[in-house]
Amino acid sequence: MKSYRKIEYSFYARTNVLQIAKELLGKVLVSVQEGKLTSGMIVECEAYTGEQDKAAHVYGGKRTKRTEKMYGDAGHAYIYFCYGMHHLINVVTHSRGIPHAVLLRALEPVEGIEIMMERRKKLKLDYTLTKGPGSLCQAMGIHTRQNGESLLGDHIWIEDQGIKIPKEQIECGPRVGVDYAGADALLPYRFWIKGNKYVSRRPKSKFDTVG
DNA sequence: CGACCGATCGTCT
DNA sequence: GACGATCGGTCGA
Repeated sequence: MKSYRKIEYSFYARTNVLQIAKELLGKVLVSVQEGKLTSGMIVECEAYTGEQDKAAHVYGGKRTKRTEKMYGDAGHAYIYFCYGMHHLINVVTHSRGIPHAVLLRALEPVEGIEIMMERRKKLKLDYTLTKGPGSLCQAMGIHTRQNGESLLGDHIWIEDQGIKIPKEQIECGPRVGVDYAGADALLPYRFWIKGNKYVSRRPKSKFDTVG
């Protein structure tokens, strides 16, 4: 098996979460749970820009038990339970006390596909295996018990496998499922790889462009 | 293929 | 007691 470079602390500890989100496209999320390794290339993600962001859990300085990990240091996972049945994973960025994060929304499977199919109870491989934030967590065995884990450790990390996504292949648009956020629901903070089959939904607008 | 809707439960008010 | 940063099934075109 080849050895790739694990993304280091300095990548996450930067201040521009929109830039970090764009750069995460093409990187590979790796998860080792109960000795089983699975991995997938990040093809879609969303940036959440802190306490001023009406779509973020921490809007208005809402520092609670649930959001506490978002306030922690960069390079950790913020994992929460949603809609009574799904686990969603965010990458925490910026610095302690500044709750920025990137929600991972879709992966293109790379390693451990049979393990992912088993967890997802799929008999046939199709694009729904790791499409959508809840689906990808289920496929990778990611659970709220890993909330707050370091992304520099041995269970969940992100690798640079040398895949470079050209700027013209990156599209952006409004974030999904945040209609309650008023004007902030329209901000183009969702990024995806153009045409990738694992992206969780078709673009809402043909006017989407990378700024 | 799009619109709709029920499932399901931890967290916060 | 209400409400989700969702998913998968169903229905109709």
